[in-house]
Amino acid sequence: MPEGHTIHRQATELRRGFGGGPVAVSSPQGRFEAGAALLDGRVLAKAEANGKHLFLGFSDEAGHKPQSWLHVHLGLIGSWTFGPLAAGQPPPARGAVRVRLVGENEYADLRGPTVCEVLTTHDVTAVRARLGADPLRKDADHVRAGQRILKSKVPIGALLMQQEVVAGVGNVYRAETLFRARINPWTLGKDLDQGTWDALWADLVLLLKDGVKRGRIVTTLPQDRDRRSGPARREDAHYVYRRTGLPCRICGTLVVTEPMVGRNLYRCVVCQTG
DNA sequence: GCTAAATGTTGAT
DNA sequence: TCAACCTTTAGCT
Repeated sequence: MPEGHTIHRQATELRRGFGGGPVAVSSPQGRFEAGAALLDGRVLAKAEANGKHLFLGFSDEAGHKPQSWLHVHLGLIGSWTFGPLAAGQPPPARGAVRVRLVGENEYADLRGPTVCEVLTTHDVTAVRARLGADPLRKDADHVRAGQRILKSKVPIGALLMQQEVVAGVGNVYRAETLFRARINPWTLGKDLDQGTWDALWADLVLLLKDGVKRGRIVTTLPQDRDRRSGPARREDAHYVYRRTGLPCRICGTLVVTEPMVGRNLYRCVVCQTG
C-alpha cells in the first residue's frame, strides 16, 4: 500500500536491518542481475525516502560515502517483505523476487516495483530535484509548493497528486485531507488562499507522520467512527476514500466517486464546498 | 474459490 | 492512450 508513509517506514526498516554492514544483493527473478552485481557485497551506507522514492546508498567500506545507489519506486503493486535469516537456510521462495538483500541476520525481498535501477550520486540528485515538498522530510519547502499551487489553473485534487508539487501523497491522502479541510477537490489552485494551503500542508504532515507510526492510513477522528472508542477498525479508517454509496460520516449524504486525471476521486458533495 | 480493481509510474505505440 | 509491473484485497458466488 505504497503512499509516502510506507516508503519512509521501509527506509527506516532497511537502515535498521542492513545499515553499516555488507549486504549480499541478488536478483532471484533474474531481471536485475546486472544491477545486483554492481552492488553485491558492498556496505549499505544510506537508506532514505523522498516522497514515494527510495534510495539505498552503497559504499565500498563502512563509514564511506555511497557511490552507487539503488533507486526503487514501488508503483501500484510493488512491495518489500522482511524476515529473519534462519541459520544456513535461504529465505523462503515465493513469487517473483526482483531484488533480494541478505544481511547478517535478516533478508529483504523486493517484488513488483515500477522502478529498480542503479544510479550515481549525481543521478540521485537529479531525481530528487524533480520532486516537490515531502510532508515527511525536514527539508520540505512547503512555501514553494504553495507558490505553485496558489497560481495554478489545475484543481487542488490533481495538484496534490503531482509528485513534482507535493511528494508522497497518493489517492488515499488526497481524498482524505481534502475532506478533513472540507475543500471541494475541483477547486482550482489559484482560488485557494495562503491560509488554506498552510492548513492543508499542516494536515498532510500530521496524517503522513501518523501513517508512518501506525503502518497504515487512518484519517478519521475517534468521534467520527462508527465505534467511537478503541483502535480504528479498517472500515472506520477513512471519511470518503473507497466509501462510494455509503453515508458521509458528518452529514449522511452518500459519498460519490468520479474520475479526476484518470484516478478515482471520492468526496462528499455537501460537506466539501470550501 | 474466483475475479476485478487497487494506494502509481514508466515506456511503447 | 494503453500495456506492463505481478501482489493484495474486496467482493462476489
